[in-house]
Amino acid sequence: MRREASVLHLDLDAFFAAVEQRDKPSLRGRPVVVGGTGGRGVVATASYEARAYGARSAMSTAEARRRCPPGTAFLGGRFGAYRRTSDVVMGLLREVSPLVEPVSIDEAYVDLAAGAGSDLSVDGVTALARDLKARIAEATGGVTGSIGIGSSKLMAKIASDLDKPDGLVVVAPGTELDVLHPLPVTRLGGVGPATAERLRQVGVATVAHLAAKSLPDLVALAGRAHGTGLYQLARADDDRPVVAEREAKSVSHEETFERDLTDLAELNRLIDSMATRVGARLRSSALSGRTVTLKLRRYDFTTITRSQTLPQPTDDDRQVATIARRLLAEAGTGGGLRLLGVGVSGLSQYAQGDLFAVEGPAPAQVEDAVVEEPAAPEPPADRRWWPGQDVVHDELGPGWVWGRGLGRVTVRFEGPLTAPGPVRTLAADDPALHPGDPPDWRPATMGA
DNA sequence: TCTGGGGTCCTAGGACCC
DNA sequence: TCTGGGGTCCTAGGACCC
Repeated sequence: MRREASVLHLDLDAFFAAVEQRDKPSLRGRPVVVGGTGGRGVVATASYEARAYGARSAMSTAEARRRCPPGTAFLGGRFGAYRRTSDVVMGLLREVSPLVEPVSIDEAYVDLAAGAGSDLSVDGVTALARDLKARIAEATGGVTGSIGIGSSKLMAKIASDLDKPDGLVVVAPGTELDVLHPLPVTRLGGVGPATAERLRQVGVATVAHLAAKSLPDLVALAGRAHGTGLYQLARADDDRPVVAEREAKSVSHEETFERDLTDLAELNRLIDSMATRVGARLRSSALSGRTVTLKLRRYDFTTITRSQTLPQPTDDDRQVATIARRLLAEAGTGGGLRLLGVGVSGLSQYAQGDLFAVEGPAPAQVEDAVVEEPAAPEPPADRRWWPGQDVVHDELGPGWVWGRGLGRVTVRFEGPLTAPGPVRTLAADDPALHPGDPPDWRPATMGA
């Protein structure tokens, strides 16, 4: 804990849904749910309008559909658009201080003490945060964020959660326990359903209750590391530094299928395509890893992992796929699989090419590495389109997909800088309709 | 039509080593 | 014929986060 409130936490409000409402004027003020839109999808983000009907993150999309009224937009994610908007926000944070720790695409810590000449008084950081919020909303086309500032990461994060959305809370140094102790323990990071239930059984519901427990009691309850962490957090004892760069520890790709799969040949093809994606990501980051992990989830949701560690790190698609295929053959597909995943961990920053340069090329591997994935068979026309997707029509201009089916696709022609636009239903194989890029939300005079 | 996808960290047992 | 004691690596699973 620091003597000054110099840790800032920013959390963008209902971020994915906010970007959708910015880019799709007809959805502003209306319930929007972003996430998986298939039968087994879950909600990633619900707009505040959708939350009013009970839609929540991590809820199955089917449940959200039951709760929300007709006309609610259920959209798949446009991660390119979210990434571009996030990059703009992270850039603004780095203007405040060079020490910025992105936690996720919509969340970051900023160490204000690392910024040059910052006034770290409560009034000073409050003014800084007000200005920052205004600049974020202006630069993102109206996406808002909630800011918390305190004497540690713990207090900053707690504070940003106290007044959502579009909030600003500064916890004055010395008042940490006044803020913390009345809160439910579930507001502490690291207290999920399992820990909360165990704490409840010993009469702990609030942080004040937690602070009354002894260290040995908490270690017995939650294990050494977690128990010690809880003991300290309950006292606002938190010295975790803001860390700008964190090295990746693993790279993985997994997929839940629309229906359970049993056919080994089909599953092996899926392993190959996942290994290709993982290998490409490893190579693009100049990483290799020694441990290949296969994850599978059976029809009954039981989940297992099987792994093998190699003597040398790899970033090779074929090698990853071969190991994962063998792990699957050993684990078996009995009863059907609803999910498969392929991952590589034990990473080192070590370019495979360097190894070849020293030891001479391994021809088979070099050839495999440049083999292109065979082109996927063209999907049926209406499967090309998904809800929320950016499209452009040769005559009607840019728009986005509302829905599809029965050989037709419904498109609303509008963009972030237009008024709500008209809806047209087109043939799904209309040759004038094409996938589009995320629209620019900035007026042309400001440039991109 | 229950339950995504990307991760991180921790624990625990067995193998192995000195 | 009675049982060491660390330390590290590997594997598997679980809790948790956004």
